Amino acid sequence: MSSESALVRKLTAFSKLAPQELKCLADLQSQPRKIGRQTELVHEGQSGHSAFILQDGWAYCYKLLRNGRRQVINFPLSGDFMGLRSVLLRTSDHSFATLTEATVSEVSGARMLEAFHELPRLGIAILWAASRDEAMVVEHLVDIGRRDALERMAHLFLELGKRLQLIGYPAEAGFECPLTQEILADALGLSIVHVNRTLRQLREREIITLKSGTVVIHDLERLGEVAEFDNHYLDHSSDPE
Amino acid sequence: MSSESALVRKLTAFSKLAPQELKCLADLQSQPRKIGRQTELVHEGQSGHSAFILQDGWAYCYKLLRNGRRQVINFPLSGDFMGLRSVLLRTSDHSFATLTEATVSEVSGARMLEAFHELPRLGIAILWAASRDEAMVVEHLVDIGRRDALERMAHLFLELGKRLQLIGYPAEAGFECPLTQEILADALGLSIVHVNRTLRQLREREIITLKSGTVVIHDLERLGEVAEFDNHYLDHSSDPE
DNA sequence: CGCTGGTTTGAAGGTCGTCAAGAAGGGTGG
DNA sequence: CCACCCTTCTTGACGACCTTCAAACCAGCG
Repeated sequence: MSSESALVRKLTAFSKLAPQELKCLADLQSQPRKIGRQTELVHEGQSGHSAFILQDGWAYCYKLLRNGRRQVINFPLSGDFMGLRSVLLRTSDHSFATLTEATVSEVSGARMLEAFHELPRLGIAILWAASRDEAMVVEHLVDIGRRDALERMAHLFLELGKRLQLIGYPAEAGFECPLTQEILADALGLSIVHVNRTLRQLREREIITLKSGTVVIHDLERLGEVAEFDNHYLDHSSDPE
Repeated sequence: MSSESALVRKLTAFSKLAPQELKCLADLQSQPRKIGRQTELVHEGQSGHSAFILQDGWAYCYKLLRNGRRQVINFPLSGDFMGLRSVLLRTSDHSFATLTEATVSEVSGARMLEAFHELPRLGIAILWAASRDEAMVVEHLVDIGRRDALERMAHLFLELGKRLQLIGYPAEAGFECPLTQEILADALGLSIVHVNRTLRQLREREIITLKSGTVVIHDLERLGEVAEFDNHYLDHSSDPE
């Protein structure tokens, strides 16, 4: 068992955790489970389900519309919760599924609430992390509502890169990224064809290249300019105490 | 002092509150303050700010881009928190302002966290409410990403109507709604001109009419069809205990 | 009565979606 | 090792939705 899970590393950025709190976290993550690729964990509308902590691999949260359209809400990375919010609501407001093979820890809703009661300080830390995720969804909303395809795409890759770096992956010059153009389209509110055209633009302008599951960043500075990136919504490393 | 604030009414839908918890809520809302129209309460990037409980009037949460573009995140109504999430993050990830005259209760971040520590059950209830708000933001994201102008507009008005009903306003046949076409545009990710055309469509199809600050619903059923409305993300009235 | 903020409308153009079809990979089985 | 399949990617043509620009209109208000 690794003494430092991705989740623990993330939460310690918020506040130093007491031994008891660390033990509780270890407990919640004691039974990691391997999940195959393209597997749905929770379906929208499902009730009484668990929350999941993603340990490794790629996943995505999404909603489906009647006519088959799909919107991807976000891409959780190692150490991120999935369905935490839905534990409080009676039913899940969205679905989530794995993209690649992944390992996750399942935490029942009841167990989750119990932990919140017993260790409120830990609860606050987890909610701090959840707040950051929420801020990302808001940023995503702005992206889709008020930025064009090129800006959106640039923003997504920049954000993914930064987040990967925050959890310890060296992503300065590029990173592995198993997102197909189809799922990119559903994340960015575009058509597959237009995603393709936009990626070509980014490639031709020598900003980034996405090829066979790998993003290569050619020009980080221009990427940031195109994306109008403002990373203060990701970077809250301060300890408020 | 009204014995039943909008917030209290909302939270009791989640679970029965103990006298101590009710007292704390009354305490948090003991100093309501009147704010003029078009007044910014918190600006994006501001730190060390408070959370606000909206008691009355209309407000909106938004983000600004460098080139002046704006995206409205949501419209809080009576009993809703503003900036609750930002209390946990070091700085606010978005701005919010009043639209009409409004009365709000300001709660300092420290006081808020204190209340969470002292009365965790109350904290959970507040977070339940926050989760519902978050689900609305997600729905908004889907709206902008995967629905066309007519569907988005229909969805927004239907959602506002339902929410107003949930807090006790009779909005079945219509409701007061001080949203200008400009702010509708920024909420829906459209241009002002297109908002105008879309409203005309809704009017000509005799679905809804927005005129001089009032929405009149002509055909609720067709409104729901156009919006593909699925209200289970608003309607979590169950008591989990 | 003129100003201001909001609404309405037309015309022109751009971004993006749809349709369609071919190319390129990656995996499987013969 | 190659043939075959399937998924994913790529590209062109065309059209729709939506934006921008511009101007007129309307209502409230000093």
